[in-house]
Amino acid sequence: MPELPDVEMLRRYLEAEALGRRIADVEVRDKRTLRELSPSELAEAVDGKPMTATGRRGKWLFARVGRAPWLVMHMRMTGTLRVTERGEPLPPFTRVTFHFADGGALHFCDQRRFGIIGLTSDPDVLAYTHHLGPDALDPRLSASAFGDRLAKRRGSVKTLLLDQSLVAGVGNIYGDEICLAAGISPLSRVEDLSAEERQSLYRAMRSVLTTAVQRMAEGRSFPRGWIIAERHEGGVCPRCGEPVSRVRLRGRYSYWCPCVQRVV
DNA sequence: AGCGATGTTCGCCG
DNA sequence: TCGGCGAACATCGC
Repeated sequence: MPELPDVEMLRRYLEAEALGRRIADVEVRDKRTLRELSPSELAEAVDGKPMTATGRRGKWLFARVGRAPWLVMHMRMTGTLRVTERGEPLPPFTRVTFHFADGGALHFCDQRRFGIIGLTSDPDVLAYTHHLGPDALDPRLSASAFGDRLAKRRGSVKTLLLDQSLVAGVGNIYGDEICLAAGISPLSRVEDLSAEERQSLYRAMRSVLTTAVQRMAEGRSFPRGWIIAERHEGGVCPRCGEPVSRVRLRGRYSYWCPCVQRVV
């Protein structure tokens, strides 16, 4: 589920289905989801308050309750949200349920239980404590600002794209798509990139993520020419038809095409 | 049985 | 101090 485009879909879902609804009480079915926060602290912060705003930074999702604080959610690998109305059955893997006063409910569902629910006084505070860089689609993040941030770092391009302190929101899947769109191998070292190449990486990042959001993060509607559907054994490059290469980086696989992507 | 999966964090090593 | 790497977290499916 959870890279920037997917989390943006969840934010819109929250905005459409939960905004303005008053939370009557919270049901914590799995305490681990709250980490160090206790169920009573969560209840005290949200009970009786309406959801008044939504937000997102990178892969972090926010929902303001009343005037404060903000509910903070991270989906990690398998987290998702479901809003149900009175009488509907409980969705699978529901870890925490926010019951609305009108009989509906918002469920935080997470098979693998890596996901997190917390509280913060302000999304910027959360971003600071978690060392989050600017959101990858933040309009204020210009090509030159991105290039400057990148120029201060060393390491493989893919590793840097996934580093949430550089920019927040890119994960392993879209990271490969961005590298293909930029025509740069995921193994290239950022310290070897020219200023022009740093700019193509920026343009690729914005274009891939913007397109994914426009297509509702639905893989089926992604453009022909994208590599995401070919990230598997036997996959072929959508541009040249050659088999895709697979390389292990920091314990996870990157898929790329040596014909189309230059090793800098 | 073993491995891999959309994420993050922590410890160790150079 | 930074970057690379592997493990850990929990669970399911091939």
